[in-house]
Amino acid sequence: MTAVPEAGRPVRLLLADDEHLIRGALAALLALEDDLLVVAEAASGPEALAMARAHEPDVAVLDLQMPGADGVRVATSLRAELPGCRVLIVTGHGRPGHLKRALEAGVRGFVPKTVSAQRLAEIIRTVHAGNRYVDPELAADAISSGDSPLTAREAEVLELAADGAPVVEIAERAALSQGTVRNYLSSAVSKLGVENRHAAVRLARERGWV
Amino acid sequence: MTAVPEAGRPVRLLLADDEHLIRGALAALLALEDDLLVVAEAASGPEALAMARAHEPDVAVLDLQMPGADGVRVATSLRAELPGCRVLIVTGHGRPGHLKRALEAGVRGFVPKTVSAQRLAEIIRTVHAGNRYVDPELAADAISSGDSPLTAREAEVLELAADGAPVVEIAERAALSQGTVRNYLSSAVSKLGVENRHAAVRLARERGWV
DNA sequence: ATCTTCCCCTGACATTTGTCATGCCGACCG
DNA sequence: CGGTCGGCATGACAAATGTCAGGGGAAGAT
Repeated sequence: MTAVPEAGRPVRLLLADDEHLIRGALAALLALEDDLLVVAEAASGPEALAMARAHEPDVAVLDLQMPGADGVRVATSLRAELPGCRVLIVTGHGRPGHLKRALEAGVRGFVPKTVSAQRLAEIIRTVHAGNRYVDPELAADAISSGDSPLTAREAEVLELAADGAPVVEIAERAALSQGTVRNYLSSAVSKLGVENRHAAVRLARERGWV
Repeated sequence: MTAVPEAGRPVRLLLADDEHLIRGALAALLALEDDLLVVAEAASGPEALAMARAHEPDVAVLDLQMPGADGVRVATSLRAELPGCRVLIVTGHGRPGHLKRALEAGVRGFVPKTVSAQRLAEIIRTVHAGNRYVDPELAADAISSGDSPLTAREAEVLELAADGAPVVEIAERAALSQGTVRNYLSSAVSKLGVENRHAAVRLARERGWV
């Protein structure tokens, strides 16, 4: 139950972020901490998985937005393959829904990139010790925005509408009549309290509900 | 005309990025270079301007996406107030149009965050020596996507339509008849070769034309 | 000077989208 | 069991949107 393993073996880290500049800088800063050791780096989701299998790190620090597979998906796979590896997600602009999905995927920590490196190092130790850490502000956002009020079909139709497709196309893809599609869209719009379907799509995206 | 001022006074840098983690890490890495000196940091557009006025750096390294005012806007102000200060823009996901606007604003360098810190240091020296540097891949994107085919009004109307506002509202805000607004929207859609206004907004955003 | 071309602007018409009333089915409760 | 509630689905009607033909004016070409 020691939070900081003073003289023990260091915490082995995997760092995954598609931005070289940031990943490298982060690796350099975390290397300054005596009890932390970066054993692998990755620039994409699949690469992160491969690196994790090869090096079996204690803690995986994953960016939420990566090419190939996002942080949450990687976390899900890791949970199955390497149960001993704790996952910490770092994100630029956190959406409430992402936090929820991340926690469901067994992620132990969730922090925005606005924290300092010093703070991040502390959080890595917290997570490694078996505790959880969620950024208070992101947690508050997630709680205040609550669960999705949308039903399964509403969310499905809204997702198909997300890229501006016309109703006919959505109806075809969902195997529904046009009237039904409009109805779901309308219902989603009123539940979300917005003006039109496009605002609904934006809001649902912000909240991470689609 | 010395590209690397070996024993001269160091290059004075301003670093602006809203993500603490990255800014701090970057500052630490650049500090390792003997000829570079970070004299100021900022987390927002206005703050970056204030810091620049106070410290008069040789080179300003600005993130493109910042609260308050984006990198290009800051660059425009800097050009007027501190003509001696070179501006280098760093961006996560570069849109072609942003590069063009940046160059028009007198920016001397434009690089994605996928470069290494080592490389960034070299580019800072290049820019400080009075030369320009634009990431080859971003430049290729910008050239292949070309100039905006939209007229001034078309772009204006498209921008007002960007957040899903209905035509009536756009017409009011632009002081136009509804028919005219629809016409501009329609023209933009056909010029961009897409299905509907929403796809047009997305494409124009991607290209940095709005 | 006149012609051509492009941009700006408009209203009328057809199409698409949003809203409403309605029916069906399964789940939950008394 | 019968009743009620919420999700799923539909078509009819009203409102918003996209498309079209066309007029006026400024800039550049012949």
